[in-house]
Amino acid sequence: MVARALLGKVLLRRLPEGLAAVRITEVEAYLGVGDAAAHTFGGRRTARNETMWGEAGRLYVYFTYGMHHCANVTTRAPGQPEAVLLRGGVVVAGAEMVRARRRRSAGSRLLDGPAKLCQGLGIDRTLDGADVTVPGEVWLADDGAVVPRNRICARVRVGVAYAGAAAAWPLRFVLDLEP
DNA sequence: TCTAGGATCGGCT
DNA sequence: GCCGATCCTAGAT
Repeated sequence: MVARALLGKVLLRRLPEGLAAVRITEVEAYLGVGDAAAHTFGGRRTARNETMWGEAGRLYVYFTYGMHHCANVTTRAPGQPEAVLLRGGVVVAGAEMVRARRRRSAGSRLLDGPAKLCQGLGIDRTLDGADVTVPGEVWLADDGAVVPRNRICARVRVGVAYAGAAAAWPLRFVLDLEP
């Protein structure tokens, strides 16, 4: 599954102040038209989620709760609107920049939620549709870090209680970095 | 055009 | 641990 493969990868972001890098430690999979928790459930296709329906390896950024952005990476061919929500990570480079953008809270809670990730890296709707497979404004890289399978935990997704049975699917993957 | 609700966060008890 | 903020989006009228 692509969601597991994304754990341990490094998300790079080119900011006016410099380059920031985050190792991804928490993701959630959204399985397209058959997933009641996904924006594309039942084949919904709108201006907002158009990116979901396109090429794999693109950034899908959406706005929610009136104040938060969340970032996904699409994983399938056009016509298969599946994506992985980036829920959290740890800063591996450019920590000063990220902390400056997340002034209110810091420490281990710097990037422990999808909206915080976007805020810390300056990701918003202008980056929707960006190609993350090649270096640019924002992209994904593999620095060769080994991710032991026994450090990956599958959990129930968060914040999708409205989705009925789909809410109980174990599609949230957490990389346990603690000893 | 109108209205309801949300893939959340942070402050307060 | 619980609750309120806040505004965009989508579906209904």
